[in-house]
Amino acid sequence: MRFSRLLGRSLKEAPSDAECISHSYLVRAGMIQQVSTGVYSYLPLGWRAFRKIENIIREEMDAAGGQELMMPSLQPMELWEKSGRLPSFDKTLFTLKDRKGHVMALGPTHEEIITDLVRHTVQSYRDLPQLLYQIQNKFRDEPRPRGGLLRVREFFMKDLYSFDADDAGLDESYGKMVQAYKNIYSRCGLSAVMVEADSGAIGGKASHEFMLLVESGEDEIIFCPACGYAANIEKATSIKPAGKNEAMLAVEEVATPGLRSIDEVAGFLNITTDRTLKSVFYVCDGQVVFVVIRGDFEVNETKLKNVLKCTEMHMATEAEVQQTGIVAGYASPIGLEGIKIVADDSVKLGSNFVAGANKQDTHLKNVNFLRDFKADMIVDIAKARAGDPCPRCQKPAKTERGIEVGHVFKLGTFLSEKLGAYFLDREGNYKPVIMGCYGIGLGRLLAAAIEQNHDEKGIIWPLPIAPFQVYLCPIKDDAADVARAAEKLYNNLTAIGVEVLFDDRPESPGVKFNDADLIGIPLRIVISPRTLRENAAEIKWRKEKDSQHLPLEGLAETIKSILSKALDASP
RNA sequence: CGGGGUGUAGCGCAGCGGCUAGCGCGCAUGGUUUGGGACCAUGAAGUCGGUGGUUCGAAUCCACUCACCCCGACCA
Repeated sequence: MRFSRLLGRSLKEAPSDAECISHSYLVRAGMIQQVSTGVYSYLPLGWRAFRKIENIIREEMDAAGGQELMMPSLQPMELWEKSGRLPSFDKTLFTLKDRKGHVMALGPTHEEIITDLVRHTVQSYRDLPQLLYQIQNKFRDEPRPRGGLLRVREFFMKDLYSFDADDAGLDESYGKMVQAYKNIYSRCGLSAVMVEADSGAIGGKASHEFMLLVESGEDEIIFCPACGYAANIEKATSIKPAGKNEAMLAVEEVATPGLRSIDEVAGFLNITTDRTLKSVFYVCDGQVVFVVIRGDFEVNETKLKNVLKCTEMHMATEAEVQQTGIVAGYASPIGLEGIKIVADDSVKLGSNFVAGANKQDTHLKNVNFLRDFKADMIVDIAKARAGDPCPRCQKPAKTERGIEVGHVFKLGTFLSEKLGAYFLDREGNYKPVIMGCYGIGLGRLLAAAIEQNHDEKGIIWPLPIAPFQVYLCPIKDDAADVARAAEKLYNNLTAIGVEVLFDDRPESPGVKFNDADLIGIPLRIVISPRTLRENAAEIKWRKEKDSQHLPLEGLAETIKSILSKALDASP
C-alpha cells in the first residue's frame, strides 16, 4: 500500500474526548472515527488490524471444530419473551418497530436465535455435539459507552455456542474453547490471564473471563501468586481474618454526635474498623434490603444480587431509606422488623461490635450476632481484599486491573428448555440440549492490545495483528537513486507476500518517522542517500531502540525470513 | 436516571453585547528545505449545534431543545 493513497491522516493533537491511550492513538493514527456515542467507523488501517485478529480467531475456531454461520441482527421480540431473559437485558436492548408496528430487537447476542435454529436442526444425540459460531456485529444500548473501542454500543463479537448431549460433553467443549482462547491471545502476541467470573446477565453455571492486564483496565481481579488462583473481583473470595473473640458484654449506648461513617466512629472510639458493623441498604426489585457487614469490609454488589436472585438492584436513595424508618448514618439491624436482613458471614468473626443504634447521634457498643440481632440470610457478600489469605492456599492474595477480552460460560439447559431445543438420546429419552457460549469482543481486543503495547510515541503492534508488517520509508526521495531503490524493494517485498506500507509521500524525515512510530508498524526500513552509499538499508524494530544496516542485495528475502522468524518466536 | 461540563473551519482552541469572527495544526498553489513533527509567500474553507425570545444590534444575554464528554448509578 502506498501511503500517499491511504485514506486517513495522522493527527498531532488527540481528540479532546479521548481519555485512554488506545482511543487517542486509534484516532490520531487515523484508524477509527466516532460516528455517535459508542459507535465507530473503522478506517482502512484500523480495519486491517481488525481483520488480522478476526482471521486468527476464525482459524482457531475452525481448528477446534467450530462451524461458522451467520445470523440476523434483526430479531423478533417473541424469542426474547420465550427465553425469559428480557428483564435482565431490559434497557440495554435496542428495539425498533417495523412498518406494521411489530417490535423487533437488534441482537445484543445470539443465544436465542441459535437455540431456535438448533431446535429445528438437531433431533438426535447423533446430531451432537455441535460447535457453531459467528463473527458479527451486536448491539447493546450501554448506559455509558467509554474508552473509544473499549466499550461501545455496536460492536463485533465472535460468539461460539456449544451443544452437547451430556455434562461430560459440555466439559469437553468448554475445555476445547478454553484452549482455543489461549491459542488466540498468544497468536495475537498478547498475554491474557484466565480468571473465574460471575456469569451476569447471560446466566448459567461455571464461567471464566480472559483478561489483559493493564493498569487502565476497568475490571479488578484478585489473584494468588503462590497457587495461581485468579478471579474477577465480582466473584473472588478471600479468607476473612477473624476478629477478637471476647466474652460478650452488655449492650450500652454511646453518644456519637455527627459521626456517621465507619471511619469517623472507629476513630472517635479509638478502635479498629473490624470492631464495627456497617449497615448498607439496597433496593432489590422494589424491596428494601438491609445489609450488614463487618466494618472493615465492602459489600460486593454482584454477590449480593446473586444471593437475592433479583434482576434489578440499586443502592437505596436517601428517601427510600427514610421511608423504612431507618436513621441514616446510625442504622442498626438491632430491633429491626419488617425488613429483610442480609448479613455477611464476617459478622460472626468477632464480638462486642459497635453498631448503629437506630437513633440520631448514637451508636451501640458490645453488639453480638445472634444474641442482639438475627439475619434472614448469612452469606458471603464481601469484596475480596488484596492481602487477605487466598481461599485455596492461604497465602496472601494480590490484586491487578485488567480488560475483559473474552468470556466463556457453561449455560446448561435453561435456554434449551425455555426455547424447546430437545433431542432424543440413545435410550429414546427426550432431553434438553446442554449449552455453552464463548465470546470475544474483537474491537475491544484491538483496543486492549494497544493499551498493553504502546509508548509515548504511539502504538507498538504485535507483529501478528499489525495492519502492515513493514513500514518502508525512503528519505530524500527526490534523489533518483533513493526513489528507484525504494520502489524496487517495495515491489520485491510485495511480490513475495510481505505486507508493506510504503511511505512514498514527499514529507520530511521527521514527519515520516513520527507517523511510523504513531502507527506502530513493527518493522521499519529506511532507504536514504546515506544508506545507499553502503548499498544498504536501515532496519529497525518499532519495539526496539537500535537499528542495523542490511545489504540491499536480496533484501526482500532477508526481510521475509526475519519476519517469519519473528512470527514463530512470538509468544 | 442523578450531578457536572462542552458545542465557533477537517482537528485543537480563542473571542463572551458593537457592526467585514480569529489563532495554531491540517488543506491548496509556488518556491527554498530534507535522518526525528522545516521555512517563506499566496490562497480556499465557518447556517458560531438548533429553535424561539430580549435588543437599534446576539457567537456573545435568556428560555427551550439536540448532540457530545466526564463522574456516579448501571452494564459483556
